[in-house]
Amino acid sequence: MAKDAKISNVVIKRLPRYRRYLQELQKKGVEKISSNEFSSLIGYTASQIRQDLNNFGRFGQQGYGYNVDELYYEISSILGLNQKHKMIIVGAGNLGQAICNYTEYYKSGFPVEAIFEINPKLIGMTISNIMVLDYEEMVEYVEKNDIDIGIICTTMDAAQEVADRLSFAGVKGIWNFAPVDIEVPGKVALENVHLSDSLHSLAYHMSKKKKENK
Amino acid sequence: MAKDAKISNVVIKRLPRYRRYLQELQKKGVEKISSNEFSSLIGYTASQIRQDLNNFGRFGQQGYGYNVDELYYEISSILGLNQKHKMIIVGAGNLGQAICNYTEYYKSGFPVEAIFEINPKLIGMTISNIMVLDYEEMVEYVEKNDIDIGIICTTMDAAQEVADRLSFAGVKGIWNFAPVDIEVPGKVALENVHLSDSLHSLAYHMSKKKKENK
DNA sequence: TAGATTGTTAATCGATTAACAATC
DNA sequence: TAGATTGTTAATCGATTAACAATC
Repeated sequence: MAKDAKISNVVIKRLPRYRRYLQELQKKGVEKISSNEFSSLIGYTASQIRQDLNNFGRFGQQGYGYNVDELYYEISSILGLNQKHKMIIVGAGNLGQAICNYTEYYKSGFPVEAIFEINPKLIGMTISNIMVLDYEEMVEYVEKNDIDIGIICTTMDAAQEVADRLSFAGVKGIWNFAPVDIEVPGKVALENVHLSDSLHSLAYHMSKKKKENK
Repeated sequence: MAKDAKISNVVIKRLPRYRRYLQELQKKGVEKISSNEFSSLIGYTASQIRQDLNNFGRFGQQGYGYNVDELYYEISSILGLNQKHKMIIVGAGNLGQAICNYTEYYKSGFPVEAIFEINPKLIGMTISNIMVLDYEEMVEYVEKNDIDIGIICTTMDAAQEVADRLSFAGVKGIWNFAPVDIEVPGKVALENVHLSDSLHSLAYHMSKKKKENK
């Protein structure tokens, strides 16, 4: 409630990483960590760590550092991970099936409730205990079951139509795996995972290193 | 060969996006595009587009703009997409299987040659015509078959050991899907896809929008 | 209290945008 | 040639790093 400025997206993108390292520290039973120790672990400067955290509050203590458990809790809370996010997947192809299982694995608060498909051959199947339902029923399902997140695992041609329908149905966020940039209303959060873009930037770095070694 | 300064990674990350939009333009039969027209399409400023491209060469023509075909070719070339990149997947779990099929779909120069597994039950199977081989044979296979890219689809515990072995075997790049930060030698390119981080930043934006609407 | 380490302000660095001369 | 639009330099903006006073 106190601090409420617009926080840069580069900061947000670092938060899950902080959280992952704190989780590791917790596992190891580490109780406290200074920004300097954290720096040599995570690879950001101590200054940046302190700056980042101070966007959200004063979590440390002078002369002591940060309490690992507390900071982990705070970051989880900032990210909104202390509440459940019900998800559905659209598209029961290979990627949709994989995400279904993958997020099962990471089901810490992100349950997959159903998968929607347009292909009649797949409708009625179950994938790791998740029902594959008819795409036509999606809007009704989202409304009735308070679905928070729609995961788009369709072809690029279908992606925008699916996004429109998900937004209309009232999801709060869309996780897009289709290799295309989609448009969503301002009230809907959007996160893209462009796997081919990622692979292509890997290819760039590979060919650059190749040249360097010549 | 002319321009050879160190190019910022934020620029590299935009290149695959430029390429995607140029591909779309090609499909539509568009012949030329000005930085201004491109700007309103892709959402970057015209200035940024020109700056970005001029890191690599002079691809435009004053008074005309950019030739779509030519620019598409140039960017593909910069990314190293005009050569084949042989890949293997490590880990035949759900994610490995999905990536296998997915990159099949995007097989434009990135063929998956084999999948490696430690679980004897899976060894010997085929996944969309790709053999699942014994992880113990991986190093030899990479050397003999000139594999360029190793895709890590293992658990986080195994990821670093796999990365070490891939690097030793001589891959040029590693595409890491395990939810952990791995270390690689300087000569190996590394690209991470941290799906859980992506999901968590989506959760942040969702809870932020929720607060705004209150 | 003295030592350590944060929170925060100030300085630097890098990336984006604006402006315009060069040129097709 | 005149108009359009690039390539590139200069100005601005934002993000990172450095420094240090506040404080546990």
